[in-house]
Amino acid sequence: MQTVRKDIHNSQLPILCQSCEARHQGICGAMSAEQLLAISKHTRRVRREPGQEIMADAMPIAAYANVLKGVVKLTKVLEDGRQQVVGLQFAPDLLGRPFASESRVTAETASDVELCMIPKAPLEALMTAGGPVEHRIMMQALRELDEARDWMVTLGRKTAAEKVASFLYLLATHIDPTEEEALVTFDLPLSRADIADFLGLTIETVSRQLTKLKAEKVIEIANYRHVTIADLAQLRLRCG
Amino acid sequence: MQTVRKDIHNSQLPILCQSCEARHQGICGAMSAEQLLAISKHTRRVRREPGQEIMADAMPIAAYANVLKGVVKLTKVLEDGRQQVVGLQFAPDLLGRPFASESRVTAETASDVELCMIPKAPLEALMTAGGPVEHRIMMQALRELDEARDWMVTLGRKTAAEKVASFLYLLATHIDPTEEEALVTFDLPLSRADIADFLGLTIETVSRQLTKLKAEKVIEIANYRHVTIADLAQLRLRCG
DNA sequence: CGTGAGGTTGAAGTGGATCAACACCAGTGG
DNA sequence: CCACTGGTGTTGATCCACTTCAACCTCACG
Repeated sequence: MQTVRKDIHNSQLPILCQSCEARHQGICGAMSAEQLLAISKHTRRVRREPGQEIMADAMPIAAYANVLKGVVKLTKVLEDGRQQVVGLQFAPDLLGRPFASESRVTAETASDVELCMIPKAPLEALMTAGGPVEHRIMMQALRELDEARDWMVTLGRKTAAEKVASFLYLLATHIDPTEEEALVTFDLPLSRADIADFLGLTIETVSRQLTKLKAEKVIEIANYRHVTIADLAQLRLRCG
Repeated sequence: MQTVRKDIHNSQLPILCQSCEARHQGICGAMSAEQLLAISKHTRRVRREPGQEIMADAMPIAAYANVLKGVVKLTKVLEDGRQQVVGLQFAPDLLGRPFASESRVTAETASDVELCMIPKAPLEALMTAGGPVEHRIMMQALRELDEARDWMVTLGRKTAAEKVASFLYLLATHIDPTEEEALVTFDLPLSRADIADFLGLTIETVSRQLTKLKAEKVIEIANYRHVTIADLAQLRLRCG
């Protein structure tokens, strides 16, 4: 049902996970030169198209992955198929639940994504060694916890209009990791169905709220996916 | 508006935070004898009545606290007063956001609570020293993240009936930290208003769903607060 | 040019919110 | 002792925000 996987193999070459190291973000920034060199022997750079599964709920995890580019969505499903997106991962987040034998969520690429795959063993060795790597990973877990709790307020207490505004605001502030302030123009990395699953709404409601924001000149939309925030303050205001 | 605080000072005496250490749970279980002795000089055991604020959103944190008994609720509020309970902490959870200068949530006692207060500095020293203490705290953060994501599914995708059932099931499985399996009888640590804020519902809806569960012989309720799960399997089923 | 996936729009239905009345109980004070 | 009060919880009637159902649009692709 989804497009075919294409592992692009321009990936195997960089001895160091360059873009990861270059930015000095994510966990690589916490490693010493020797650690970096050691782990880089195991890492592998891969590219994924939208809609590819990276880790499955309740399946053993073979490897961690550093998000270098793009957006990965974390989802959970109920037995009857109802789905909830429980998190979005942007660069330079680390993907994979540390110290758990199996994942508790499904991770799937939402947009075109670049990953730096790191096998389980070497990274966990670095972690249990303690020091800056474990610390960095803990800081990410704590940040994700904060974000999850923020989102719980959105899910539990906001109206549909506020939810959609909050989602757009979240993207504006998170989609470009190099940018400090909110971006005013970007492509939606999620389909209407994914947005609905993130917000606890239906696709119809999401669509209606988006057209309402467009009609009221808060945003502009081109080609369904390309969004321009015309009035960021107004958007902020509508987040509730 | 709330009953007056009573810091019961049978607290100052125990040189070691006994019940904490005795159980070998929580962070104390990860400390060496020397560490335990060192930190116990700073800890203070306190008791709180329901409805007491322990940490306020956006306020500097002076101390961490280990929950020894009872339930603490973590809440967030929107500007206009809408409130969401974003987490419940049971024994032996550690309260307080590590490495943040200020809290991102409000922590309030839900039931009668016993805490082991630990000042910021000595605990953070133990953490940055690395090793088992930091690891233990990271494991708790990861567990809380898992729980937060589970709850996002409940908030985003479940019906009112399923939400209330899920809440009761959560209590049954978490309220007694010494018990392995689900408890069939317990006191609700939260008022109807708090339950509503936890589930993203109104108190009326919570009340109606509880009476419905009672009418259908899934649970029994005495004195508004005391719940007996008459049919745990049925309750489980109704969690969606 | 047909086919199908993704998105929009409209009309009708409904689950939960809102509004309102009342029950229950612990204080409190005459 | 009873009347009064306020906090908490229940129950009923009504309302509306969001869902559901259904038609249609758009566009990429074989």
